[in-house]
Amino acid sequence: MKAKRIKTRNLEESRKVILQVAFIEVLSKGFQGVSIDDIVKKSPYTKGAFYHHFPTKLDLGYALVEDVISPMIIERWIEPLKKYSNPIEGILTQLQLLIGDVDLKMLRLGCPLNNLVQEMSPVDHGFKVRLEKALMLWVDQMDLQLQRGKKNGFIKKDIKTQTAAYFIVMAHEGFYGTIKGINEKAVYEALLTSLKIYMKAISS
Amino acid sequence: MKAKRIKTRNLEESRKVILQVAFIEVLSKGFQGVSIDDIVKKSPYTKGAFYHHFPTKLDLGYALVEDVISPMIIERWIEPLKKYSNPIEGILTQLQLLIGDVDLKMLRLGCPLNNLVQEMSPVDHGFKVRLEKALMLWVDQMDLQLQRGKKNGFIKKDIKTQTAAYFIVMAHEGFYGTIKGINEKAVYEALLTSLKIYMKAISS
DNA sequence: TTGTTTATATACTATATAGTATGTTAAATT
DNA sequence: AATTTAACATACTATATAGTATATAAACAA
Repeated sequence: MKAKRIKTRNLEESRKVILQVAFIEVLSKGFQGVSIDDIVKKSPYTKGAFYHHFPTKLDLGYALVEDVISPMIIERWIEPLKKYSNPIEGILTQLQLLIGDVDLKMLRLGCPLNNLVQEMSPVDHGFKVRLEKALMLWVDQMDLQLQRGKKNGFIKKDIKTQTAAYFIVMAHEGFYGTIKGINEKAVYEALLTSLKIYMKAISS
Repeated sequence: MKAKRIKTRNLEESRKVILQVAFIEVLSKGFQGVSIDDIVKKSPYTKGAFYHHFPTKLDLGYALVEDVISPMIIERWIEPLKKYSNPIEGILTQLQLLIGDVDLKMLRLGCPLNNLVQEMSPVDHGFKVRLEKALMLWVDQMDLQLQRGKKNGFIKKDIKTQTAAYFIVMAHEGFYGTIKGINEKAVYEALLTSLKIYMKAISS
């Protein structure tokens, strides 16, 4: 069978490509630190294409939160937990996989969500509402997983799963924030060791 | 006795005033988000005075880290602990005082140090080294306090105080990061409740 | 008192950057 | 096949902003 005809013009495709380029650029330079020209230069398209997709720079930022970062959180930090009857096991495993085993050079860039929260939440309301929604998605989904673990008898009855969910997400963000400032393995070890102590204390 | 002659020109004084104005502006808009003109407009001086003190915008940023933020950390998060024979008590008290009792409107601006780390560490090397130094000052001083607590018998022998110090600072940063995104009391309550669980687990 | 230094002011410049106007051609529609 | 639509390209504009050149006068030294 002949290879599927590759369209030289493809709205969905080019949008994805631009978003992907922008994601990397914003991750490394911050939203305000990156220019449209930067993004265009690193993508196979030109300014015309960019503005065909995104009426303003802010619209690009919003799309990054909604279409790139939010799904990524679910995929990386929530979905994998569903394989474990004890979600706490899953959380510690993902921590090792997504942080412990990752090169410090990568971690130095921080967490895409946390970066944007810090930079843009106080500055632009459109960002604020979308970032809050993304964070709450993370917290809520984490909460659901912990509830499941509680039902399965892995978490003490008197522990509020929502409180624990907030704290776990907070610890993630705290780690990503700190590793950007102190780029050393010791930071990860402190996170893992201490979170294990906390996890053990809430486990039954 | 006559009031001390007030000089209309005073290098130290004007520098302090400019730094204070810049501190607030940067806290609310970010370093890249604030312009020299913004700062000058909100201060009683003009651009000439500004550039007399700070050759470049980066120099202003560096001065903020070294001369404003670092002392503030010591003063707010370390010095108060010295009054307590059990530093863990002190930490929880300061948490209540400096976060729990503070208006959410203020907390929304985040932590001055954390904000700059997130925004500037990956972007500018001069910032990076100064921010790392400030963070390590915090961690090291926290470590010293915990060591004291350990000697006084409040912390388990098998707990590494440095690991705990990293984690406590990380939790602070995580809180400040999260509260910027989710501006709700529940976030603080989760921090306090969960840190208490952790603190209890490392206490003897 | 006079001269020098320096803290502060004013007016200007060069550049980066978000956004626009308009053109071009691949692909869909008829 | 002819026509229309829209995915992209190119060239331009307006503005914000870091930084500079130059002027002025308060404080200080002699």
